[in-house]
Amino acid sequence: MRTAERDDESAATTPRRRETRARLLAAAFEVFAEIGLGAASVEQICQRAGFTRGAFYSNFSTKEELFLELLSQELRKRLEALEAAAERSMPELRQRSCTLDRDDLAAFVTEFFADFLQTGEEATTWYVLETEFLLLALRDPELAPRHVQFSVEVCAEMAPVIERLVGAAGRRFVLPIERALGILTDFFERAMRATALQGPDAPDGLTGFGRHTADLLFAITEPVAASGEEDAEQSPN
Amino acid sequence: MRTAERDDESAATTPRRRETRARLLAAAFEVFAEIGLGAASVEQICQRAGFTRGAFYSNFSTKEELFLELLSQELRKRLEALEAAAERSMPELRQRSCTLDRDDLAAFVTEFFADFLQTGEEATTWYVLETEFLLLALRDPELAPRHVQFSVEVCAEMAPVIERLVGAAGRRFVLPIERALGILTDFFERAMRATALQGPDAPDGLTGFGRHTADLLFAITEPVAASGEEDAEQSPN
DNA sequence: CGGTTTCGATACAGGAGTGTATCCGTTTCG
DNA sequence: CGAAACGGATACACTCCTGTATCGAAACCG
Repeated sequence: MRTAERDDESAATTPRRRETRARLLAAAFEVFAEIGLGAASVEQICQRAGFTRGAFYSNFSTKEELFLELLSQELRKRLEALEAAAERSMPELRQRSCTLDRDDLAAFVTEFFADFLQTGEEATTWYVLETEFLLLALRDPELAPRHVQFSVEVCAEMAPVIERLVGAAGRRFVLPIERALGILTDFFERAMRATALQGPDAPDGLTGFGRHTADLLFAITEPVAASGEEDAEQSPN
Repeated sequence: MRTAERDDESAATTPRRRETRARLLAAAFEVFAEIGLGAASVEQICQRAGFTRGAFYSNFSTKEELFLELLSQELRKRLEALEAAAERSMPELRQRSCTLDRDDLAAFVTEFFADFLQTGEEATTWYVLETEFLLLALRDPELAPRHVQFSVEVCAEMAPVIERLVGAAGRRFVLPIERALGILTDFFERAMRATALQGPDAPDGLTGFGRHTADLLFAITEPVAASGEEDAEQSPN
């Protein structure tokens, strides 16, 4: 009875099984990115992974189940990459915080995200997958709350990281962090979209994002140490 | 030879053919919205429209071709709806422009977009289709420039409308209109997403959009008649 | 070491969709 | 009115995918 074993969540899976799942997930990542969840067949995924469908149905019950698992796995990776990038750039930021003008900040943001994204390839793929998830949730009422929860979690995990970065720059938000994060992620999404559609040198791409974000940050944060230096809060781009 | 007639673009199509195309497009609109471009089969579309595949292949060569035609048709409708809504609300806006504070503007924006969107149902569907198009373009390098061009055109058509609205409110943008429109559409997309995922009363939905947009507009526009009244440009939300 | 699980491969029996070639009722127009 | 073109239906010959039932090798365990 193959189907009964799905219900023990915390079972200690054997190394072989883990490896199989991992390879299936990796293959699915590629196939979904290339042709989409709807167009991808279980067959194709297995083929790419070097398995037959037997392996698939022994590990997942549907394509969608696999997709959701893939999604949360990749999300975790991304969040860890963000935290790592923040960790890496914190010293420099703290050191330069007192002399940081608008242009410096723009350059810094650009550099930070270039670091975070590392291989633009993979970042683009992740963006495609996220969009696919949105689309799935837009259609399936069962999945909609899951997407919302997903976003909330991302926000909750990002908030302290971003706040620490802003803090390291000697500033703090003047509006609720969720709201600020909302705008930031909007900007980021726009940049990802431009990059994915028009290549890495798109006018609205990463460097544009850096400048806009810097403007935004000057507008929605204030210096925390009241040595009133920089406060030309208006006139963004 | 059925396939040869595709190349004369400006041919005067007969009423019957137009009707067939229209029904196929309408059916595709529903099917794509429900299950997605990738998952939809030509068969299903034809079935929904009450035709056989013969009719389809006599009118379109691929599913994607139909999708693109559908898209530009719907886009046109949307832009016209926007202009109509702007026309409708222009008098009231002009009349109240001198006494318009932040809350008034928020209410006005909310009301304006509620009017524009009319049936929330259809607006959501359109949002889904747009997302589908993005996803398609993200994968198909041939289509990517088309998506970009699409956005540029939308921006170009929206710009004068929005500028007239802002003008009617006695204000003008202090940054390039494309940039302002970018942020506005980001906000709008966020609201559409929240509405589509969480229903019309979502916290981040239309009313939230109204407030945020009002804050934004106060920040990125200035009164055009220099009777210096309202200029608490900071502290949004 | 031998018995048991485990887990992926294989075989099977469909189902559904594809694009094309052809057909035939309708419309059009001289 | 009748011939030609139109436009959708039908039939055909595929290809691809699905999910399940069964099998057998490898890993595990006492």
